[in-house]
Amino acid sequence: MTRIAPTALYQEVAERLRQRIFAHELKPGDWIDEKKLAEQYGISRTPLREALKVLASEGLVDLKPRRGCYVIEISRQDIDDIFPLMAMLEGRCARDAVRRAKAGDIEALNDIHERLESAARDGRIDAFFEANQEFHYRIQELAGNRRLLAVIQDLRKVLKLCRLHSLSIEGRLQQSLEEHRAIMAAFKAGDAGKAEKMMHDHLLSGHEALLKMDPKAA
Amino acid sequence: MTRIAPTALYQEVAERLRQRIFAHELKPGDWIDEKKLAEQYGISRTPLREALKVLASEGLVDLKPRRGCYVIEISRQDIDDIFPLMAMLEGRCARDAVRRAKAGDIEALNDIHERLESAARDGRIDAFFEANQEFHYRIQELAGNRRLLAVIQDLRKVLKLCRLHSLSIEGRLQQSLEEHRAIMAAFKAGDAGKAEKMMHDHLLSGHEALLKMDPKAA
DNA sequence: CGACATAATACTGTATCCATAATTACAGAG
DNA sequence: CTCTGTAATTATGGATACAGTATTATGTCG
Repeated sequence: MTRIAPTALYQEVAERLRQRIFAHELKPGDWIDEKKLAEQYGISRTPLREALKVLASEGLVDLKPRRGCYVIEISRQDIDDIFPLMAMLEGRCARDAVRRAKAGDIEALNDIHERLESAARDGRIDAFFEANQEFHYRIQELAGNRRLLAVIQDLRKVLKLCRLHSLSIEGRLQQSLEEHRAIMAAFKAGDAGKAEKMMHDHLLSGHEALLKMDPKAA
Repeated sequence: MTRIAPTALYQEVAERLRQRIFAHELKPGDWIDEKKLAEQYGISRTPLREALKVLASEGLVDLKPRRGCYVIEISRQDIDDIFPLMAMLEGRCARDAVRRAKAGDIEALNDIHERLESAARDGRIDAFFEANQEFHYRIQELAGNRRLLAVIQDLRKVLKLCRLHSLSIEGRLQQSLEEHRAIMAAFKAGDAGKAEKMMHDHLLSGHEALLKMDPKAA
């Protein structure tokens, strides 16, 4: 395996596994066969096992002693726990971001928002999803709290385990867009309190949309 | 070592290392010598390295590729990032806890608070610290959000790296006690909003006290 | 005397090997 | 025919051996 970056093998393996888990190539509940994966990647089990330890710490897999490694299954309880938490955290980000944002920052944020608008016009869900992710991430960066950002990103990883994202619901994309407009407006107006509330409600709204898709489990 | 629980060796090693780090037997910035530690524990490097991967994910150590493992050094920036975040999170816990608490829960919480009072009267700082931890933890449990609890506990681990806790400041113990009384009162009154604010301010107050000890760095 | 280059040493990272525990299948008995 | 116990197979956990790279020290040249 040719390795350009000075990153350890277990890190690359962890990243590849993350991608496979997010892509649902490895589905929740699936058993992870160490031996098979190791020869698939052409490596030994050692770095693979180290990678699994990392993923377990991230909450993506469940490492049962002497019983193997399984992709985590997200529960309804998890969904109900995480979304309100994310609403609070991302709301806080929005508030802090408004206070710290320079004019150029808001312009850059608006550029991302415009890509969201354009993706919505063309009905390109993937592009919308992409711009959406970037919009949120940029706000988290603007908030300037590295720990807050890290916590949010960790939780987002877990949420990625839900196979379907709520954008596929008819009407949700438009609703999400409206909510983003309100957030963007609050940024332009420099209204931190409003930005916090809009972002907070935006997340809760996403929660509701997700539950509407699959009311009992996730 | 008789092992009843089916816990893997790397987990036990991780726990022992955590304790040594919290006890500042392994100080921030210290290099962790894999070979020496392994023979110290009478184990091979394999489970030790796996333990280090876990600690790295928890943010307790820094794993630099090809350069070894170092105990993390907490920065002033980290302190300033984490405390406001904890204030928000624990504040939220207090709010949710008040809403969900049954009469018996509040009684149990009050018992812990009484131990805090008694420890304060006798000037037993360690007992105070202990009861304080338990008081906060119990509230987090009462809030009933497992993810919220996990996030808080993770951040608290990092905060434990600060050698001195602010209670050793003259007057801080009394102030902390007063704040706890206010929180306890809000619980008894069933005032969720007040509990949230009191808990929030309690954390910020702890932040200030810590900065007063060591204004520039941590 | 100082700086740079080269060599030696030591530690990290990876692979292979061994032991132990768990699961499954098969056989025997009720 | 079913249930239980034992044996065999397989996978996980841990140890050891090996390779590659980084760091440091020493020697030579400027």
